[in-house]
Amino acid sequence: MDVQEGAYNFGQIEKKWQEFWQEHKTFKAKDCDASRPKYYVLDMFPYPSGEGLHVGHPEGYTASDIVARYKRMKGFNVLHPVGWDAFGLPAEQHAIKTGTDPALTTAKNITNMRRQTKSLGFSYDWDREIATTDPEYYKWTQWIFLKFFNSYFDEREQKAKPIEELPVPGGLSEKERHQFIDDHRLAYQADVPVNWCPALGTVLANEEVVGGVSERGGYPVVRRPMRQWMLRITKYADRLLEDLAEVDWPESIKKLQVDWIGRSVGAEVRFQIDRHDQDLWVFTTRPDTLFGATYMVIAPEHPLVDAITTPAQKAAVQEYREVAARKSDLDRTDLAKEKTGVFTGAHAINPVNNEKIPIWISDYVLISYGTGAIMAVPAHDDRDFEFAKKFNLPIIPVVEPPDPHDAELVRRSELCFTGDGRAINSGPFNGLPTREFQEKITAWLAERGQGKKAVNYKLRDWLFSRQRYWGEPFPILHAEDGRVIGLSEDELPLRLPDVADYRPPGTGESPLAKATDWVNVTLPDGTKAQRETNTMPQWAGSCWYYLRYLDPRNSQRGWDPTKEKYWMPVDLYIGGAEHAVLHLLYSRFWHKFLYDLGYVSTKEPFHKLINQGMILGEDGQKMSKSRGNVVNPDKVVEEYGADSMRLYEMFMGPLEAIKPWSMRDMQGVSRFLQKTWRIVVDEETGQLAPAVKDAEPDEETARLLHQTIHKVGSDIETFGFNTAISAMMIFVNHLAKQEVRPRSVVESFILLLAPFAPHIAEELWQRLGHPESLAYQCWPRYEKEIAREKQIELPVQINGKLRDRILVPVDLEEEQVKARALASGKIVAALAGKTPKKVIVVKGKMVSVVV
RNA sequence: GCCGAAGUGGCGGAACUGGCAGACGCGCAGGAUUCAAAAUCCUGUCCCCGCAAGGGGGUGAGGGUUCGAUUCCCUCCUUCGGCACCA
Repeated sequence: MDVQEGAYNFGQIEKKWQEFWQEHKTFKAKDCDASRPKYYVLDMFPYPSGEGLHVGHPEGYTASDIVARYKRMKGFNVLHPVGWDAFGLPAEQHAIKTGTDPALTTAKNITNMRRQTKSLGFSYDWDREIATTDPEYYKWTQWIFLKFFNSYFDEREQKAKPIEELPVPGGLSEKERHQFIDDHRLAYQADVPVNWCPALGTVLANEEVVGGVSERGGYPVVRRPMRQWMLRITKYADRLLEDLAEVDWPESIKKLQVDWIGRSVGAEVRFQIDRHDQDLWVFTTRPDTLFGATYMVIAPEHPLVDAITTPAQKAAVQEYREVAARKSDLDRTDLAKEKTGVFTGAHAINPVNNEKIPIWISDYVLISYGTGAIMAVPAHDDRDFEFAKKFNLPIIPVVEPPDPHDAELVRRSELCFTGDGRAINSGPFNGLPTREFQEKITAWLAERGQGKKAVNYKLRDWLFSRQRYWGEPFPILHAEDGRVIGLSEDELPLRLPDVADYRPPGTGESPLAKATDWVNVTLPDGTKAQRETNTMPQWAGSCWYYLRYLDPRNSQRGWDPTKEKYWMPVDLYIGGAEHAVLHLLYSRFWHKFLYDLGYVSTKEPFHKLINQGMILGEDGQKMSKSRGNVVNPDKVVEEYGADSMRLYEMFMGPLEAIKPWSMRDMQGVSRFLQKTWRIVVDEETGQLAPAVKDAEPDEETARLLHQTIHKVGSDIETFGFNTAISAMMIFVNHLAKQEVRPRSVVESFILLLAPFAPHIAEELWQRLGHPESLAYQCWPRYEKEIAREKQIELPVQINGKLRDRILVPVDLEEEQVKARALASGKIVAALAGKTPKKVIVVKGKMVSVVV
């Protein structure tokens, strides 16, 4: 069968315009153009996987592209770049299995994903494309790492400074001096218990361990101390919290970050250990419950354990420690499990009342938080309560709950109360409300040198090294004499060596350790050194990529400061909520650090953040290969075209909602585009439809057009893309019925459609006689007067029930509206002679009669 | 367990600051066009009673505030996401 001459041939049209945009560099962003306001729209760049794009990617990318195209039409100088977060485990696993260089796998995957991305017609400035695996890119990742290595944190000014400015105490030996400096670097090495995954032959960050097994692969993970590189993100905890006030992010995401940082204010309190000269420091957020402390608990790994354990308890303590050490994180955090612990035989002396209380060890106290020791107040802490019940330890209530019933239960030690109340059993402090007590007692302790105010964070320093091949090498040398030396800038990039075997040696080292030619170097003074063989985690490259887009080909510096000042901050950042904490926290941290050193001009990198929701399979389940419900974007584009795909992704529902895919609904938006096509083009002839004429629009059409202009524009501004599309559908339905479709009206509409379905819009625009691309056409002007309805229908209610509708001129006086409502036949009938008590007229909305 | 988000027709969803619940799309039913089909167009489509006019019910459940509640408040249920002994 012949294809009709003028039918909507999306395949041809999309190819044509994609080539046009590429050839004309239509979307090239112009640096430092002072004549227009700038707008930086950023997508979370994808990992180039072998699977290629899935339909979740184009969701966020379409949304950001609509905004980018809309902003261009509104006169903004738009920066809309794309790139590849290309280091990562899958390519390395593939290399281990097949011996293929991950660089080759990655390049192949990028080629495929670039093709897919281009097929959707996103208005990226492709000249700025980057990949984190490119040595010209990771050169600067290494450069930033060296900045961390060569900086310290000035506590007084609360900012990073060059390490040369670190005040080093006098009288130190050369070795001590080095040690002191190394201990203050923002990138430092530490022996830390890490999550060692034997199956992957690597350590994992806490966040890569989910439920005791590796996030990728699901292999068991155990604790094991190893030398690791750490970044001092904890120094930035307060600033990372405070500056959340500056950004326009979803409240839920901010809250996740706040909780992740987990700042808690309380006191550190000193307990003397009975018959020892050492003290035991604890951290508590409830110093007001000190009188209720009936025992102490220290972590099994606590350094004082050996010193204080009595001979009688030695064996039991020793055994407990060994069992605890063997436990994985999963076992230790399993709440279903009962509390365990062993008495050390030692006692501590409570500074407020000189009571002697027993010291236990238990793994419910973590060595890595606070001081690794607590005072246990079972009456007012759930965990202590549970422990005390199990081991029959005394429970002394010291806070009286406001509720008398609760108060009685607490008095009988039957209820653990963790809220605020009034002090009891607390000597001279009895009767004080919780808050006031906390302040008083903290001051009281401080006066006596028994305590001080303290702040703790759940946030830990960032474990920054991985034992992998496919990551950025650390620009670090370990000299024979133990010195740790950072490479100089002109030695960057330090490239990954070629290796024959990508398998980890299994010693805990990375596969790089086997590249001995690369590892062993001779220093200028003739002594020998070894390269660091760990590599950086995948987060590293994504911590600063938004800066490289500003100046992607600069070989002299990471980015030009003038360009940085012009483009930053990112105005709109769209991506998945799975990065709510880690990526967004890490990159904020790097950004603040770069801000301290003067390399960036804004405190925060991302002003506005939107999370797109996940797209589920047609069965309402998460898409996965094993379920067989994965939708392939290539197929959809082939069958319906990129414009339909884009439109459908936006029409499914609110951007941020989780929603299931539906091929049937996909056809619905495809029909809408075909209808749009037929409004302009005569399918028989391929010429402009005869109904498209140079004519004045009738009043109704003009009104609807302007209402649509308003709706679509404001919906784009508020990311309500689904309702914008619905408004356009209403308009097209109207226009399709008109015998005359004024050219000016059709053109305005095409411009509205352009950000959503750019290929068809460009094609129709051209067919309407415009030789230029519409990418920089002015967004249609909204005329409020034209959009205004002349008559409106008002509902009339009696006692809240709808009884009639009246048609009135839009600006009719209130009294008149009232009169007309009461005069309506149905209302008269419904009132049945009763006199209304009250008549409420809500202007332009409704009339409510109360009887 | 704690924190967060959300529950609206057969389905995806809409409803601005408390003001006509169900826009728009899908599906379905009937009709037009066609030799027939696809495509397209028209009409209908929350539920119940009724031929109709009309009436009653209805936004997870129950209560409250209000002339009026999907929207605000309280209690509860369900689903999804995050955290998981952080003292």
